[in-house]
Amino acid sequence: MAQLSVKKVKKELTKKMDKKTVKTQVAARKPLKAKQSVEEEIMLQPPRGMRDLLPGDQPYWDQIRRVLARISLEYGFGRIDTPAIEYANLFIRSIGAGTDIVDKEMYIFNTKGGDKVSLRPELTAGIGRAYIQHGMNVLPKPVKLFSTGPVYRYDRPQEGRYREHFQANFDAFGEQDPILDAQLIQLAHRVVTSLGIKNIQFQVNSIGCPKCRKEYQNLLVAYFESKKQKLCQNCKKRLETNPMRILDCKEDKCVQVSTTAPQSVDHLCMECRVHFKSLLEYLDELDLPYIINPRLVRGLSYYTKTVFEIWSNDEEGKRHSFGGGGRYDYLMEQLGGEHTPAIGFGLGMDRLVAEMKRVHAKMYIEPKPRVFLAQLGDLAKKKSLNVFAELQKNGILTAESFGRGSLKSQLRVADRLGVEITLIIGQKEALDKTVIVKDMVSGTQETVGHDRLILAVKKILKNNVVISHSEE
RNA sequence: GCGGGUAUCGUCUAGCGGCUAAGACAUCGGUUUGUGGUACCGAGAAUCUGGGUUCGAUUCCCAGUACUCGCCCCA
Repeated sequence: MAQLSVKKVKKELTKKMDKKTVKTQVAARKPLKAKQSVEEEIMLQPPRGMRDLLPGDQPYWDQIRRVLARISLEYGFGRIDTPAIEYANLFIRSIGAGTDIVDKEMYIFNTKGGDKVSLRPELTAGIGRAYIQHGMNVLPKPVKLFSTGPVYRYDRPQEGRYREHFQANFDAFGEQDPILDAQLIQLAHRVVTSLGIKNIQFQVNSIGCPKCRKEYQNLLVAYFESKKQKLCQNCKKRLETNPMRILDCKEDKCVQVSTTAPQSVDHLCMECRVHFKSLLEYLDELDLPYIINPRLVRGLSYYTKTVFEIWSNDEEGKRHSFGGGGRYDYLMEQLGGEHTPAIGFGLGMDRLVAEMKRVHAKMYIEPKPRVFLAQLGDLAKKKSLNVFAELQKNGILTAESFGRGSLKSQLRVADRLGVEITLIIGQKEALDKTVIVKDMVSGTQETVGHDRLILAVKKILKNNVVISHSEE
């Protein structure tokens, strides 16, 4: 929790020394204390916004991975992993200068070799780069790629927000048909509902293609220009840099102004209009819960036509965002590839975990050891490692506490772990090549030879399973 | 980047301007020699850092830092 203070270090050190040396050592350390700089201290916590995923949380993550693996298979997505570090330009050019992600949230640094690189703030750019680099355009379309991994954004941590977080990303390249847009939204829905998350809602919008968007943006700028006085400071700047994001502003006065602003859906070109209309028809057909949000813009500038986000509403009416995405029909050529219409979305795995916890989602439970191996004496200790390995080979998960000496304390641990069987090897058993098999439920035990051990253990475990089933 | 709240053993909490900072859970050890659950005994373990007020600060004040919540933004 708190950083390791000098005082604590000293205390820690003196504790381990014998009494005589304490005084001199402490005296010797004193001058060091003043000179010790912050850099030399070991912080007992990771940098801000980083955190550990402890064993207790792993079942949630495993569950998500399992669901993702299954659904990506079902929908024909092949897994791809790209580096966490790419050339900074890849992101600057794709996500776009003027976006918050690029302007203030990217981890950018120079390598010793002088390359300007960046920790990835999202997955799509790297995947697009790999698509081009490896000539995936020769594959039958659409090329569907799935990826998960950490992404990094240097912003201020708060609930559900970390500087290192994990995203799952689905991208489909080379198909412009809106049915793919619908399929991806369906896929996202499948993932989220499979995790036991309820009250899901999609927000969808179309922000047009570069052609119609340009006309629309002119209209929008003209409109906001006329109401400039009523906008917040930020939005006044956005008017120059990224006018569409004014629609996204949460400031009351800006919301006021933008309710009557021209909406992108009303100014789409024929092609974009048809695309959006078809998408909505597909969504209706799929009976997916969505609403059209004409103010949905998204923070990455490579999007065209369809954009969407996934929300869930909790009992208090608070909305939780799990992810979003959209179409990016011009990104591939922007990155130097051939024209390739594409669509993708990302899910925040951390937020899925949080939501699963919140709704107490059922999940796969890790198998726990049902057998404990106890040993007594030096000879038995030596033998026990082999017995342990033998049990693993036969698929029997076994716990142990080899470091402990007394049988009593080992049995206590066995009990705490809730195992059904404890195997005991003592001096006598080690010599006889036998093991005591103790049934922890009934308390009865028998001595069996090594050759019969696996059988004896399996028999008891099998019987117990039957019992627990009949109890249900 | 801006605002609010918080900071005591590993965890959760108590406490008071004053003697040795209390408890619970957890951990480790023990309650005689090779047998668990309960019980009993014991051990280790904390006042975020730096200033100030004061005879004296864990307590009050200020700053820093961290955490946290909200804004911005996003997943």
